[in-house]
Amino acid sequence: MTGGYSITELSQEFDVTPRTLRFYEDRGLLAPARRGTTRIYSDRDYTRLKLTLRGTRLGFSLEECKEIMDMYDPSRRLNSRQLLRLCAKIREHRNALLAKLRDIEATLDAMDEVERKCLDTLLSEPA
Amino acid sequence: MTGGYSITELSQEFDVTPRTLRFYEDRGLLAPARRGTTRIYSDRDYTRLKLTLRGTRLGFSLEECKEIMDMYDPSRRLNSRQLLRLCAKIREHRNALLAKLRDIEATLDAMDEVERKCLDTLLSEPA
DNA sequence: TGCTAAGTTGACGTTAACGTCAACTATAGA
DNA sequence: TCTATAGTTGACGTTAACGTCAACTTAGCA
Repeated sequence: MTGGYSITELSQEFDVTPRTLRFYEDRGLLAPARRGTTRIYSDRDYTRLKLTLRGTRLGFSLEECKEIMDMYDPSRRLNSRQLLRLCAKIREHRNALLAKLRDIEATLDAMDEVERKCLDTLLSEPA
Repeated sequence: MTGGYSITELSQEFDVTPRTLRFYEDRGLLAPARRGTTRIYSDRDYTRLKLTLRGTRLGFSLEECKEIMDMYDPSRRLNSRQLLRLCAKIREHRNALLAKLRDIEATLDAMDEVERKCLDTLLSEPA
């Protein structure tokens, strides 16, 4: 336990604005406790925020991030049917990620080639 | 040479709407020739579209895609200063891609663990 | 207890990336 | 030559993901 984070603490930690954290709460991605009216973010909020930002960096929508995190949530007890559905979802998400991975590798390869040509030209040129 | 693609041919090939292609042209990503008023897309347009879609899938903006493609354009002759700038840009983009790659790997690892727990629970349960 | 800094809730604004008409125009085949 | 089909140009609409006030309220501390 950390005693919780204030909204500015958490926003500075992840380099986002407080507005973003309130917006994420509005969309159901975060669910901070309250002391009076003031928000107190838990470790759970911390990791959900981390996952959310990781997801958006990869081009997933907030809605998709929420869906994934809600399914993966370890605090929920799932029955067999739900567990099977979760496994299916995982495969789906994994495939999406692997597709992105291939996109990245293709781009990296292309960049390597451009760089090589670039250096070749530089080295074969007069000073 | 392929003789060029019509707007619907190209849009169907990549599963986007004609509107998207016109929009990309407006933003300087594509530059189709014209027969009368009708657009004719070249192989260059084809590959620029492919790269654009690949970029957006990875979360890059159209502006970033354009910047990268314009720099990498092999039809331009660059002097040493420009070549060095290009090399620097390549390193920059490569770092961005490697960061995304790490994000993906972290997510894949997390998903593997959830799946493992998921299967464990399923297998240890009564029918 | 009074003040400053931090936090809160609306409400409206903004930007990117298209979608969706509407109103023409051009082109190819019968 | 006529007509159906594909294409064109505006212009306005939409959605996601926040930004930006404004107007209060709260909380810690000298």
